[in-house]
Amino acid sequence: MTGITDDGHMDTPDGSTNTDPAGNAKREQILKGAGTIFLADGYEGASMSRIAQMAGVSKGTLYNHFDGKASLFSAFFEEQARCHLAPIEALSHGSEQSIRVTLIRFADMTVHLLISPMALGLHRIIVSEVEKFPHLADTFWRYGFGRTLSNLTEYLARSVTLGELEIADPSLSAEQFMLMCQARIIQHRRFGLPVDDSNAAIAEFAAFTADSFLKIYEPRHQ
Amino acid sequence: MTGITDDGHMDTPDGSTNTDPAGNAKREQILKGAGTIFLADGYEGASMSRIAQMAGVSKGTLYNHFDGKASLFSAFFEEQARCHLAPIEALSHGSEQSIRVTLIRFADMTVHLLISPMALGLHRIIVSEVEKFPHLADTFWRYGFGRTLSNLTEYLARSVTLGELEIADPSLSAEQFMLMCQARIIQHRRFGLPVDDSNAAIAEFAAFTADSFLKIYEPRHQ
Amino acid sequence: MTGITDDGHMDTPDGSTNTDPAGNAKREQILKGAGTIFLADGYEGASMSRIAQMAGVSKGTLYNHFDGKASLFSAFFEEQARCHLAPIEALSHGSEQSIRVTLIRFADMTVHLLISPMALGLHRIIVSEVEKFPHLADTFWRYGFGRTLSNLTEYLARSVTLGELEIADPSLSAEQFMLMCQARIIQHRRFGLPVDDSNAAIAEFAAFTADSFLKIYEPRHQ
Amino acid sequence: MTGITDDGHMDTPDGSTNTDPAGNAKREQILKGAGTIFLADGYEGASMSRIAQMAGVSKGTLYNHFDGKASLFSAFFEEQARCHLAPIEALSHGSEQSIRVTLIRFADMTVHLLISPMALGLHRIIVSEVEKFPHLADTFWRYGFGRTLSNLTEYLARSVTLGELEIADPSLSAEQFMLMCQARIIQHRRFGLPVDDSNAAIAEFAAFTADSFLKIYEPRHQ
DNA sequence: CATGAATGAGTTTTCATTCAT
DNA sequence: TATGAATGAAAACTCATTCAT
Repeated sequence: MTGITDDGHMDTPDGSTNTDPAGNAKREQILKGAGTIFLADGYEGASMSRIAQMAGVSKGTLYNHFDGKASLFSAFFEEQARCHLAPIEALSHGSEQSIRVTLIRFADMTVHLLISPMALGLHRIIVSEVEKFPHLADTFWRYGFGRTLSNLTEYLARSVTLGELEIADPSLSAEQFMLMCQARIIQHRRFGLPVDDSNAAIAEFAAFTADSFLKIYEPRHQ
Repeated sequence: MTGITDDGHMDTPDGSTNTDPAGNAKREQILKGAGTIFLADGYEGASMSRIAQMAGVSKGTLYNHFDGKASLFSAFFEEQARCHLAPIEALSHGSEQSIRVTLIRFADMTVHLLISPMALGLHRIIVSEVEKFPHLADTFWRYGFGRTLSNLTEYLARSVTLGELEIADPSLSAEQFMLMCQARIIQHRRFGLPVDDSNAAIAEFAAFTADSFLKIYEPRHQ
Repeated sequence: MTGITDDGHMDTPDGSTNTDPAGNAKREQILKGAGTIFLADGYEGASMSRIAQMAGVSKGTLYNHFDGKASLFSAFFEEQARCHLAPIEALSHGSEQSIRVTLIRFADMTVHLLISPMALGLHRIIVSEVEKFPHLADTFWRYGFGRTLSNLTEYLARSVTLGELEIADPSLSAEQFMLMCQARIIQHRRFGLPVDDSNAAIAEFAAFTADSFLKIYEPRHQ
Repeated sequence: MTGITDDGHMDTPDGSTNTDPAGNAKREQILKGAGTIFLADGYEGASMSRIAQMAGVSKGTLYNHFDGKASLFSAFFEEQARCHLAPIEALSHGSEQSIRVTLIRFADMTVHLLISPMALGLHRIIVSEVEKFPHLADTFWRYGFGRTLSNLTEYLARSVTLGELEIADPSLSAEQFMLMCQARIIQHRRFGLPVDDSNAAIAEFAAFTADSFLKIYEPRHQ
């Protein structure tokens, strides 16, 4: 509906020796410049001229590598989502760490990740362009939020199995926890409002959030 | 550098029947058309020509009533925020309703409000344009989120005074509750992802959220 | 050819008691505002809105008193030419003053007149708009330069009759003298170049010019 | 605030046959069209659309070659001043030609130059736009009037040295002579007034002007 | 006669896209 | 494949003029 024609890349999935390096180098160079502009100005506000200038290539080259502005935008978003929305994984288990420590670490990492300029920019772009580019949400979910959610859901489910938590719908609770992490600091940053985002403040907030969550789901020892 | 010059609207401080109705009628007509376009296309994507066309006036008339695109955008946002982000108030107290029922009602109203097309559109606009129009966040906070937050904070504080809840920082917990309300349904709708937003689903989610919150802050009777 | 339709004014040439005073007052008020704008911005650069604003009347009133921008411009120029390009007259004769003193006075007055902001502005307007409004030159010549030239020509002719000067073509020599007066100071001011236009500098230049002229045309006593 | 950014033109420092010719050809083509319009309508009266049409290029192309209307105007003026206001030089000396013949030739050339449509147009433009584009006067002075004035001043100074003229301030007298050349014919043409500008009339006027000048400054043999 | 809202053709300028080199 | 000049549609905004009140 929006005329997006994502140009396949996927050239040489194996390491065969062809011209890929050069071609991909230009491609990466363009995507890097496009990212700078798109994140700063949004989709509509970005101009192909400035992208070309920022990437250090001619305008024609843009159209040799991508089908147009929409296609370039999609490719940029795909790349950024893949690289910069790496899910928060490695939720260890067992005797190594208590659930509380794990959740605090998770909350802390989430806040740190989501207040990074890149994440704030991507969030802004998804929210503002999702109607024009519906697949943005899919990409975002696939690479970022969805995967993190899966990991957390799985962790909570295991905890339930181990009898450490009492959760009826781990997926819903996981989502709930991730939203709780976005109170105050992330929320304010997304709206451009001032807030204390020092490491100490984040750590304190992470502990508060994890403790709140545990109060909901920890078995109450009579 | 936003160059916003909000032109006052002078709604006949005295009750005299002067030319205001006509003037305000055109103004409202323009704002209505502008709203349609801005919500659909965002600030950058909207064009003054299409706004004029949608409002049924000439381009010149737009500029007779507003100083320019930015000014029209600000006026539109201010108006919509005032009308459509009315805070959720009237959190009753005392013997009338239990805290649980009150919080469920609050959550239910919040979800219903925030999945309305207007609220989704305004949210999209704030997030995407807050860097270019910093006062959007102020307006949004003043008319909408901030006031609701105040009301909820006050309600929680009173509940603490009455001994019904144990909350160290009512403002933080209020924010936490409002974020918890945004899990699942609102979150998915904002990202254009499919989700069950039937009244029944919302009611169930509201109860789940209120109960979660109470588990955190209800005094535990030994 | 330019669609100038000069609206007659000339209302009540005698002093009959009608509504003229009020009507003429508005007319003068408009012309005053128009003058400010036209002199500052030129014909094309001036806007009817700013003229109305400057004159303190509505735009509609402009069109009640004048047929349009071109007509208003013509009326403004006519008025200014009549009032501000008053010719340099009163070139006395006989035993009262020597020719040298008379010419010096003439040169001094010419320089002072032509470096006034009004005269510089009118000169600029004539030169730039004479192709679009051919009658500007006529008006200018009729009220200003032409009359002054006539006076000077007549003065020179009388001097020739009295045997004080030897001039074959007094009209040509009058024009020559007037041009000589425009060297240096006026010339520089018209081009926006810096120049000393103090009274002393003007007086010195006037004497230099008059003396030069006399060297051309004074009878050489063998 | 003129915002003029003159783009250099790089005429192939080496003699290689590259794409410059084409680039410069377009540039010249645009400047030619712009000149036609600017000279006819002035700066404010000219529209970029008509310039593009006259030059036979698209509006976009105008902006590929020049930064905007002001920049195009400046480039046009610079070029025309350089090409069409070439100073009157080669004032020979010595036994070759008498001063009288030299001055007559100078006056004749001056009149012929200054009544050319191009010179009249440039003069009109300088006078009307010098407030908006102060550098016009500098350019005009540098390429045209100023250089001619220097040449004439130098010539007069040498004549003084040779004892052929008696001039206290050669620069001032040179300016005086140039103004004397502008009486009658040039003056009338600038104001759109009818005048005999045949070669014969110009020749006669040149002789008259030179003779007048010499009467001022020639040593009077007792 | 004065007003000022409404108009629509006009302005300068930008931009995604194409294409010959 | 890389370039960048050329394009024309569309952007934001202005302006002289009209007309109902």
